[in-house]
Amino acid sequence: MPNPPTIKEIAKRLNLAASTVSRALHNHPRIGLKTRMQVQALARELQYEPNQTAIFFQQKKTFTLGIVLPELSEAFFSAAISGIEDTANKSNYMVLLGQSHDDATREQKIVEIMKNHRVDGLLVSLAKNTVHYAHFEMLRKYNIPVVFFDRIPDMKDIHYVASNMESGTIQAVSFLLQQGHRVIGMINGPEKLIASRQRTTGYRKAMQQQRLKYDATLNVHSDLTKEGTRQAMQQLLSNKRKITAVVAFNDYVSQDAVQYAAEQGIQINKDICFVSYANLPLSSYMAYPPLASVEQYPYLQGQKATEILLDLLSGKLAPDAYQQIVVDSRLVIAPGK
Amino acid sequence: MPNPPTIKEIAKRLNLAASTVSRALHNHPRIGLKTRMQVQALARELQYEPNQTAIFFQQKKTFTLGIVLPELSEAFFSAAISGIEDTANKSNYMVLLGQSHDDATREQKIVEIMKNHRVDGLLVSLAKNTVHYAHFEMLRKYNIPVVFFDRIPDMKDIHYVASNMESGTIQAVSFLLQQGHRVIGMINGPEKLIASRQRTTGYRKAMQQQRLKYDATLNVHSDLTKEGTRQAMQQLLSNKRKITAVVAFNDYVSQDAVQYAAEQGIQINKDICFVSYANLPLSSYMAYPPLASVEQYPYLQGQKATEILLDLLSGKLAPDAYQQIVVDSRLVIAPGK
DNA sequence: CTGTTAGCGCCTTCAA
DNA sequence: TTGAAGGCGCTAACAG
Repeated sequence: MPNPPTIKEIAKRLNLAASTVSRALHNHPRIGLKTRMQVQALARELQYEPNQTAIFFQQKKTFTLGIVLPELSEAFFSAAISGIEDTANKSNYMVLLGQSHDDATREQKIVEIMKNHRVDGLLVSLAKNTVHYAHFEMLRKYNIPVVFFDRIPDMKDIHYVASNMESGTIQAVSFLLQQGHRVIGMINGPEKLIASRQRTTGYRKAMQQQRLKYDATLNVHSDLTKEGTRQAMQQLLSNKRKITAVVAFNDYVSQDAVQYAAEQGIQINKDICFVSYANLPLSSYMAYPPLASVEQYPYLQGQKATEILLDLLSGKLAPDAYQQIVVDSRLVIAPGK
Repeated sequence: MPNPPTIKEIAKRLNLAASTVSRALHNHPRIGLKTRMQVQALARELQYEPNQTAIFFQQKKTFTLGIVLPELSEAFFSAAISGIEDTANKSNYMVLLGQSHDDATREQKIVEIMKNHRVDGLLVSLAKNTVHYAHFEMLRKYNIPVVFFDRIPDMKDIHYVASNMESGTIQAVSFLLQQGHRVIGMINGPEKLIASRQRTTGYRKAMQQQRLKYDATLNVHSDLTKEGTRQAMQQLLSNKRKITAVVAFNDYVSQDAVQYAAEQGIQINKDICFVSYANLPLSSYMAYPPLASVEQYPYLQGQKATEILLDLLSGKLAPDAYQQIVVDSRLVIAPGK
């Protein structure tokens, strides 16, 4: 019930100045050994704990990182946040969470609030429909550094960590080619997404490497809804050429496509093989786990993004030394395939 | 680059006292209309934003709730946190995150740090191996209220929200009995868990209701590892009586048991039906989705726990008016079953 | 080595 | 209706 002990309280009891106590507590070099001891002993006795809010205020620093991301229920993000949290904690930072639920307006509000809470820095993965970046630009004025990860804006002069879908896609398509597949369908995402374009490029390059012709009609787009994916799969199935393999935008898309194909009487992994991008956990429990899967290393991405942010905060990195890290995605072949 | 504008700054420019500006900004009643306007206009112009850290310090309140939970990658918790965040945000609270990764020591540290960050209150779901609650007891001294959810401690005088597994279990077993099953196995969790005991009780009661005898040898325990579950399933299969249905502790356990059974040549959902507790997303993509599943309403639990905490903080609820909310779990039958 | 002073930005008395 | 003063807890600059 009595108010928590303060530095002043300790000072009074010991007939010292508050500043002396402060110094003693911080093991300041030029403080007498015995005063230091006295102070620390009394502090322990009173269970003194510095009032962080006072320190935050005074130091203009809150040791808090804001995290803005679309959805924690997506496995990718819940893995990423562990990378973030673990890294932040190591440097004594805490983590303030805000989910945009893929809503640009909400994202904007969260950023605003976090700015007001005076977070030291921000880690952001964009909402699906974010097209204006003013709320991020504004943070420069407040000297709040931002590092984007995974879903990054189409802007110059930013820090980011993202995975390059190209490398994984090349590997995936090459893997299929090597298995003898020649007509490979791709269910891609919305055309404007960078990640979709990377997949397309990867697909082309893999074909080129084998001096095969790239057939644009085999690269179809889904809006990532179940229905959109089913239509995309339908489109592939009605192609003049008979596909024997599909590279799907992600595991959800893959599963929807698989379901549709199965309904059409197609033998999964026999008539048509599926390869996908890993974002579902427990694929070992799935009815038709993909043959192989492109891993995006979410934990690592979270970790790297946080390291950059911390370096920015500690001054180890200049604000305009823009870090743009690309984590190569990599094909992981399902065990036994 | 110029420091963010302060109340003082505005005051100086307008030849007013800081206190007047403060009042004008807050629409204090007895402030002249035109001064109010002037102040607000200039504030807008300078893009004045109150310095929250100063306010936190001065008001001894941070509008921040700490959340301590085991693992966001568990679907239950990522759903729960959305309930928490949404509810908190509605009352202008932010959310500070800490994952214990099911490590009691880490949990303790997180609580300590959150206390120092002066969170206004705490929402906690315990680590698996937490047995001492001293770090929570201590919070009373600091007047930081705690509401536990889902994984709650075995203590008197706490606030909590948890689901009662009993009701759902009764429904699950009754459902199976109704379908004609007479020898029903249960793969339960560690015996000391409250949730395990509730399942046992539910099982018993459902049998009693039909004047059937409860057979303890059909209620086996898994330590929740894959291996433990396989052993448990093995134990059930070697029971003298031939089981035709299994109630599994959760979806993970269910899937492991299913895998093991399938390996033994058992026809899933034909020789043996499985019923489980919902914590896996996308069960529609699973090879053998459970026939029915006990829903635990994680979003709702998060929401209710947060409402209690907010009421505690607003004084609407007395600290010692211990809220102990039980959210009844409910059997959800898979579509078409 | 230690004390004094001052100030971070805001709000809340108490006075005028 | 407004101003002046004081203080939240801590640190840092400047004195001794």
